Amino acid sequence: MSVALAADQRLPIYQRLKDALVERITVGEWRAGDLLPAETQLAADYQVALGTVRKALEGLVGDGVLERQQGRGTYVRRPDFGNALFRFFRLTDAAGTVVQPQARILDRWVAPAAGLAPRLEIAADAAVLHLFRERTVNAVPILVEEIAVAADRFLPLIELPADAFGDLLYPLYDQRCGQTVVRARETIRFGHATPRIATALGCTDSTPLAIIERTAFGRDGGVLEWRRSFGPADQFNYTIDLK
Amino acid sequence: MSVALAADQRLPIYQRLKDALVERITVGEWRAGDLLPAETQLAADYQVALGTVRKALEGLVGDGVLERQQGRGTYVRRPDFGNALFRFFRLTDAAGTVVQPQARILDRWVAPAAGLAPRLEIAADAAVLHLFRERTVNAVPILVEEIAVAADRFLPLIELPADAFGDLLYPLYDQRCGQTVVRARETIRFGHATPRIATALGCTDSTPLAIIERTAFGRDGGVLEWRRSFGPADQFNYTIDLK
DNA sequence: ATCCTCTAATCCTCTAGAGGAGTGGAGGGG
DNA sequence: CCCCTCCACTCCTCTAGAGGATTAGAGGAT
Repeated sequence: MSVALAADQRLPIYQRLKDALVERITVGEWRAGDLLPAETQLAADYQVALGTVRKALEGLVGDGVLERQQGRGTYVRRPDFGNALFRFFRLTDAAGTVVQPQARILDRWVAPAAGLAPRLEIAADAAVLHLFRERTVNAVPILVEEIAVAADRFLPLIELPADAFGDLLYPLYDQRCGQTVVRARETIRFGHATPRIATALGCTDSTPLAIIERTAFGRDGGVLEWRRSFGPADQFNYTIDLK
Repeated sequence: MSVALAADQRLPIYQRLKDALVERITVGEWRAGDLLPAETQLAADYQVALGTVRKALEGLVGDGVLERQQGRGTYVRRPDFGNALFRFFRLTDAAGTVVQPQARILDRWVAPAAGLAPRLEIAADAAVLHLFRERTVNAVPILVEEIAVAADRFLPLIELPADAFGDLLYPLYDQRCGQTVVRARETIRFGHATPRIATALGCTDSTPLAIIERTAFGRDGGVLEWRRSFGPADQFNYTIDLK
């Protein structure tokens, strides 16, 4: 196979090659976990030197898009958002082992975006799928979440049985809807419960809460999901490394 | 000048070169902001190919140790912890512009490490310099901090006049004591004020607080400083990008 | 069935060098 | 004095290729 590097001729070749490879991943030609052609093959395909291919591939490794392993090959990285959110709460049992929380969909509906339009970067009259979800450990609710996604991108989720959602949403987005979350931005603050949140959490309106707002972005940089999570502040515990 | 790459012969040359360069920075031969020799010069000094030097230098750029600029040279990066902590609080005035908070030393004393020994990675009977510090905006206290450092590494600070500390400690550490903070780990949680904290913040004991514990590390990976900051929870507001 | 050796494929390390592009200062013209 | 051109120096891009390390699988020996 032979491929031409289009794009802006003023950009360096390795940059255009990076863009070309990301594009092929974005359109789904290669999916998470897939093996890319060998670097020698890519060099031949794109008619560039091996060193240039390596520079592009190493750049994509640095960007978190690819993984390379000597003797095996170059793979599309599987984004691991597993339980990133739960770094924020103490989820160890009495023995000190980490506990995987369970998820349950409490409510689900579709409505116009309205006030959520700017957060999801869609039109105000576009349909939005809302999920109201609780997360429990040993049947004790520790977090409730309001989740909003553009309905047209997540059509399969509207009809999916509530008990088929599983504990993690991002693998579901990936498998059922072809939408891969690669980046997210979170804002943390402290506040108080609304009656609805208090009921779901089994606490009072005056209980202090940690509130986490998350915007999740897809491979193309667009917003995939917006969610707001509420949990008891006294269980909040978050560690981060700076620089 | 000609230099030999000692270290474990089994490691790749570029890795040993990285180690050698970091070592020369650690011992103070090059300080923050200093210009390194040109890559051609380094290649001649260490008797390796230019590409190998570049791989080492690019690695150190990735590690945040160096900065390179085409046409200028390679420089030791100036760590910019400026007001990293203040990402955690809303510090914009009514007009929306960012406000630089002022710092004031409220108290200072030296005592044996005791319970702080493990946090500072020093002996229990080693001397620790304690600082009790407030940070204000428009004379309103928004944060108080308990700071602890190993006294023997920060001798100049024991006698320094309290009004000579300035608003930022890390540049002071660097300039007065030759200790450079390059990395930090923070843990955020929710709690309530002790009487002493409440007095300093001008609030009551029951006021909800955001508590930030920070351990700051030096170039050699050792602990330089441990601090705990307290601020009103209702002003807490923190944004982070994930992966 | 298990273990071993061999082999092909892959990425990693390292070398060598040509040409390009950005920076900053020296020197000259106005 | 100011502006411009030129130039030395720097890092950046790209090429070309040799040899090594690691992996996974095929095939044979036990």
